[in-house]
Amino acid sequence: MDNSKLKEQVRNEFTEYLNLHKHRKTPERYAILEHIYSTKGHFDMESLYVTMTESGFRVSRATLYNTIELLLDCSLVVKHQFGANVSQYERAYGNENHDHLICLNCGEVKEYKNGNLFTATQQRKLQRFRVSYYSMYIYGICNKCVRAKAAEEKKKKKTENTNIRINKKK
Amino acid sequence: MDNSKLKEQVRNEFTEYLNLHKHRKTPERYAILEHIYSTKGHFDMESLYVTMTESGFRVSRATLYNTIELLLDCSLVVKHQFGANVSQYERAYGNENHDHLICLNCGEVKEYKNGNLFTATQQRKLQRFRVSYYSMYIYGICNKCVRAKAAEEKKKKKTENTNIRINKKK
DNA sequence: ATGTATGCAAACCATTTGCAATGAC
DNA sequence: GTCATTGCAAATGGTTTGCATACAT
Repeated sequence: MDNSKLKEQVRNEFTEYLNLHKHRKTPERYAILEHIYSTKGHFDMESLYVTMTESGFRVSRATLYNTIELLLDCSLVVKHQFGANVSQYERAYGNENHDHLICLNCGEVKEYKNGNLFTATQQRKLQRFRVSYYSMYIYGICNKCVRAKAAEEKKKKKTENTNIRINKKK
Repeated sequence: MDNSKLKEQVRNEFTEYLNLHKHRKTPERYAILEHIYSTKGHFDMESLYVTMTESGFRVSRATLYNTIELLLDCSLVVKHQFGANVSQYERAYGNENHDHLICLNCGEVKEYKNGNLFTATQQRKLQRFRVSYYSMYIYGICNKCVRAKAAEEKKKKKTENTNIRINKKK
């Protein structure tokens, strides 16, 4: 797969999101996105900070945290908490839904490509891992929040219309 | 289902675990287990601390953290980190593997009984939830750690044998 | 020109740790 | 009696926050 094409697509999506929400298009934000989409596996904030600094782009941790929040909000990045105290993140595209084997002893996380756990091949792979329990985590927006957001948007639009009317009156 | 029977079974399992690992059988440990198996849903440390104190059993937070570690180790309790900064726990038995719908907006976690996500009924239920992404988290012991543990046990046994021989010589 | 975003340092808070006192063995 | 466990208080460390400065609009 062509990664530079993916990066461009993702950059466009981010721009669209920033525009829509009236957020500024700062160089930091694009640099962080670029960096994240140059890695494939999991990363945490510390490693992101270090690798960005090393590669010559200086950002503060505060900005990293701010920006990752935006990237989560527009679903370009996904967040995991496997049990250690640091949150892990990973890019959302070019790296689709996959499963995670998490060792309760050493904390190692192995990715596990895709889909149905219960095929023969997958079973064979799992043999080398002593499963204690599993859980499907499905992230999204609940019905209540979807409606709340819709209401908010509606209200915003109304206010904007009012403003326009006021401006016109002037 | 008979909960008092489950509690007894679980208590026995815990005793076995404590014996096997030469840990002491303190009243605190049993009270905590009892408390956890009187709840069905998720809980965090703060709520466990509060409800235990309110019900008249005073334990320190330190002991709660120590004990939950043991309960995780013997698989009587399961730990989740859904995205908030507090870890969530839940009892492992009488509450078998189920899925979780986690709202990225309000943080609410809904349990989702059992198994195959892709039946018609499940799909219908999911309609009210706007899915962003999902991930299967499979917890267990990796191959490396299984072998490491086995080696450790073996070594321990050897030492014990040596001790016995020494004792006999006396 | 305006006000959002950044960077720094301080604050926060769940969890961990150190240590004296307790109590299981 | 011994030493693991408890409880308290202090430390830790990832993440968040407050505020002055920089810069996107």
